[in-house]
Amino acid sequence: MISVKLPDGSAMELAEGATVLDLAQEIGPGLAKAALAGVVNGREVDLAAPLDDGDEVRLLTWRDPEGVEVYRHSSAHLMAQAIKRLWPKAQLAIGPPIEDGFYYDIDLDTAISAEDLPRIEEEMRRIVEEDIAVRRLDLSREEAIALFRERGEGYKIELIQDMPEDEALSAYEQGEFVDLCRGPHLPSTGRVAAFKLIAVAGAYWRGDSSRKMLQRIYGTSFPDRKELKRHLQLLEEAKRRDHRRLGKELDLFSFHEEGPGFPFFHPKGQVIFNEMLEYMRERLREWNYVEIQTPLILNEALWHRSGHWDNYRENMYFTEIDEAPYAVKPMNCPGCLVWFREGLHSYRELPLRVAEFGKVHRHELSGVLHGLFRVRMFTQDDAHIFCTPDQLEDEIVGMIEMIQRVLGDFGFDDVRIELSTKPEKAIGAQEIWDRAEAALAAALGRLGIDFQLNPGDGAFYGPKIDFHIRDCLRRSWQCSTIQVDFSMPERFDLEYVGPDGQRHRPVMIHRAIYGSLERFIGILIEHTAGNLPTWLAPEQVRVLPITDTVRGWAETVRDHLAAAGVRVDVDLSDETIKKKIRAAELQKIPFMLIVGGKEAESGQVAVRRHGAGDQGAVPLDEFIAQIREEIRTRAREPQTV
RNA sequence: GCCCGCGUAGCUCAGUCGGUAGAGCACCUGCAUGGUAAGCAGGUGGUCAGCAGUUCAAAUCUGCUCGCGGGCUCCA
Repeated sequence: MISVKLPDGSAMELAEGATVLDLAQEIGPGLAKAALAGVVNGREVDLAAPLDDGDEVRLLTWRDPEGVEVYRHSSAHLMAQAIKRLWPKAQLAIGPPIEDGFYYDIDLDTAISAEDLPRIEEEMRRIVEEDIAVRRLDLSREEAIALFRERGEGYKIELIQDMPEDEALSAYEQGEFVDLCRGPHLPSTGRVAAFKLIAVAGAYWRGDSSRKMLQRIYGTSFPDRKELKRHLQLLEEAKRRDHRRLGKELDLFSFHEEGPGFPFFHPKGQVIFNEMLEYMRERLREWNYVEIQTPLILNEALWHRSGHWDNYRENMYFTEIDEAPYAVKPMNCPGCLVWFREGLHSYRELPLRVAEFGKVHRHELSGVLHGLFRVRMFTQDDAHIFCTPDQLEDEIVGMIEMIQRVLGDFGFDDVRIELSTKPEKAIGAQEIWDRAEAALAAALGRLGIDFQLNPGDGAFYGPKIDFHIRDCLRRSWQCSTIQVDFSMPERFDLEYVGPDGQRHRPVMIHRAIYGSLERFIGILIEHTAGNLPTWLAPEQVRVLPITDTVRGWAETVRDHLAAAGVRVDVDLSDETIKKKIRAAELQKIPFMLIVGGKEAESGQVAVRRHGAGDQGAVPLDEFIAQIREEIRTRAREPQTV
């Protein structure tokens, strides 16, 4: 008999030579069925792995992130096996699990198209039905190379040759299929219950654009059909909420051949943009910022000095004025610095918080453009803070509070925060880095904020804090960022006069909250499915007269609302009330005011709330008071009037 | 930029084997004055993304260009 330790601290007696699966069975048949793999003494292993006396064992199921990975990884193998059956000449590259699924990169001279996916799925189902046992092969380096050479898998040989000499190698075999793999894997192909192939795409071998382009097939898998179906519905929902589609349907913005990647904001989209600016300017006043505006085009010499020429040239647009070279700004900071250097600054001015809604142009590769999410011109709600090293921590605290306030006001409550520290290649003295990193961490600590540490992930010029918001579809977006910068103050020789009368170098912080207004609008549209809160809605109220005879009252209602600062329109078309309502609902207008004879006589409006239906009639004044309050407080959720 | 796919009316899409373009919605006009998600009828609207080629004939076949979509890389 042997004894193994379980995560809850208890021990379990097992027969000599028992496996992880035996242990699961011993605990209960339900667990044995749910178990996907195990962790023994901190190492992930197959269910078939034998246990030794004293081992610490944990079982992995779908509830463990590692379990999900094993499941998806085995799904990738399943797909690869099917592809090899259909196209024996296909060479396998890599096939890892990813968030929400898996992919496999293959090299094949015939192109696989989306129409081929059902065929591959069919073959996968066949392999699942065959329920082929999956076997682990522990190999020496030579054995592994010989095996994959024999099988003509050149990419696998390259992978092996790039691994450290002493690396233990293993492969997994299921029937005629063998793949180089660290594992662990599900015990048999029959364990993959529900899967779906999603897309085909191109991907470079090892992500290197100078290497060969491979064919990547994306899929996903789940332990049962219901969960798969739910996931596919989520994908459908995402498509329905796509901001590019809603932007067109709601007439917010557009893109044109005349300027790929350069968004055109329509009158309705511009309303959202302006509301966001106004909202942010209120916050700037609250947090004691000043606002400036610097030119879009500046002399190239500035960009040499800032380092953008050396580090960012590929993404910049250049032009010429009076035979001198100029560049279109890809960032706002150098312009801000030109201003800062104009005069002499006293320590009494610090911290100096300078905001700029700056339009920046960046040359992005044509293939990466994507609606408002990835454009070539966008507006940053940028700010640069000049302070002393001593003020750093307080400044960071203030910024974090400001960012949380803003994100919360827009309905993003699920915010993940990451702190990235000094990378290998960095400028500035170690002590100043230590001090800045400590200030960032201390600020987060003071606010009691949980954060993820990304060692070595900072910018070369300083450490940073990034904010990732999660939308209602559980997708994560990086918007807000706080970056400490040691580079710019040096390059531009920034100074302030201290209490000692000597000149000192200030610390500079870059920060953005929306990040890009354009992108934030895109995220907001998808997060709300186009149902913007009233304060942001381009058209807040539409008055719908039932007949021509009440046209006069409808126009009076319109005029009163407009006078109260509400964005309102009246539908005077020759249509039935049903159709006017339908049109207004499709435009996702928060309030419809239906007026007929009854309302005209009593000075009332019949309120219909978008998505919520008839709310009953109220006197016009009462409605105006309520909607003004909803707008003034920037209420996130629809308030029933 | 690279790989794969796509581009027909303002929008969503049909168009067979190559024979010269169609629907619904929207818009305009008329009728209907309608009480909470599409009233009826008629009408306008197209260089079939662009250029070139093959052909008696090209939306359809071929090539190139532009744009879009899905990815790769990078980031706001």
